Amino acid sequence: MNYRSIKGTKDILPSESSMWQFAERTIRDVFHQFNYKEIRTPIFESTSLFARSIGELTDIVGKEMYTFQDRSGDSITLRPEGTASAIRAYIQNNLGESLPLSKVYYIGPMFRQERPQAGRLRQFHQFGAEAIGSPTAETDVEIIAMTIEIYKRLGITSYSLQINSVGDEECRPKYKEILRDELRKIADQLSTESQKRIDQNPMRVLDSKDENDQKLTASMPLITDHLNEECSKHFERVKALLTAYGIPYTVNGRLVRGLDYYTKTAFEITSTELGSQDALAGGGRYDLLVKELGGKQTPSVGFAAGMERLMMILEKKGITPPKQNPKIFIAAADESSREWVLKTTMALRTNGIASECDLLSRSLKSQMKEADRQQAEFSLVVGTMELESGKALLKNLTDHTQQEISVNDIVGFFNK
RNA sequence: GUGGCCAUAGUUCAGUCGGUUAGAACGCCAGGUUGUGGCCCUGGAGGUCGUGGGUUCAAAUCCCACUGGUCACCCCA
Repeated sequence: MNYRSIKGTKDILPSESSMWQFAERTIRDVFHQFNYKEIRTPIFESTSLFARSIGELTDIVGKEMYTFQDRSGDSITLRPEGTASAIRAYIQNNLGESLPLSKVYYIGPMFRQERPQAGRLRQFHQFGAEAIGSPTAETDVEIIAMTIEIYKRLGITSYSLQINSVGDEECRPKYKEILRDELRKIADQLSTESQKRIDQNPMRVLDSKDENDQKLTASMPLITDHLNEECSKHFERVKALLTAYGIPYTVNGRLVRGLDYYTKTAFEITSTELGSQDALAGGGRYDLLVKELGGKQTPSVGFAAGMERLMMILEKKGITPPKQNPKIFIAAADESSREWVLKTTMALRTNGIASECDLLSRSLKSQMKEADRQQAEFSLVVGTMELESGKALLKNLTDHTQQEISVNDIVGFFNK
């Protein structure tokens, strides 16, 4: 085998694509019902856009981006997530000037150069949405409710929602200092990873998977106890609305998102049906990002979710997409009838009826086998005899019944 | 980036203590008295045993390296 797809990339084969289309269709339906409109941005942007928005110190920017120089020497990066591009487009196209609130969604490939494992690829696919221009808790909850609705709509029940508030530019720095002081007292007992984070991102230490770290930090102060009045009120409102909407959640004061731009609400949806990479979706509020990227102060909320992880669950649950099988397979009983079969198949197709016939000059038996393999609903055998009499037997391949139909009005028969 | 496990037909796998023509199932192709699929029967095609070294009279089998896959860590969707 000479060529293989690049490590961490995968082909979505014809046998799988109908499942993807089924999921994508459902996702788009939900987005449209919540009145979010699609935004399609380029899959590469200036490296600095991502560095600025996601955060220089995050793992994504620090070691996972696909970055290269184009021929003019500009530094280009394949998008590692969708929000930065959406916000860039929002600012560049002055979307905020014509509407107070922009509700957009996206769906497409993202790129991160990590070691592949279950539920993690280097080219993977995300869908997500952004509500740009609203400070209200109602908007946070709309985003969360919409995310949940997508999974419900797809028949997935094995998920749980965790929420937190990560504060704002006023209360978070204060809390971080308090936490840092606490962490420094036990720094020598923490894992090396956590020790490194004390200075740069102390809240990550609380989110550590290391059991010993968890024990050591069990009684540490949580951000939820150090929110200022505005953040606290916002958080209470989010919780009250979730309850009002009947959406179960748990508050996890240790939840931190991997991107720097989040403020106030952060949430994550995890599934027990996945492996170690169990996050189905994550999101939250980012009130400072638009301004950070050169726009006006524009409070916003959004989320992103992984397609591959969703597909893993759909497959595991045995959820099957609608079949894309032909309505009818027309078989030629002899050589002289082949041209008629081709013409008629073509006529059915151009009249909106999915149909198939043999292109390989195969025997009648092989053609029938093919009709079966394609799971065609009907088969029709046509030879000189049928063309002379104008009548042929239409066979229902599911219940094995047959009926005589007029050969010259097949299109009419299926279109009625 | 680090570590564990794995690599034999298209696919899933078997292959004894190293031993001579490397097997099965499914899939694919062709037939089963000359015009009807699914089940069944018969036959057929299809493998540099991941690659390169080494040990040996002899390697799919033992050893080493590399490549790829996979799972986990890290991190995240």
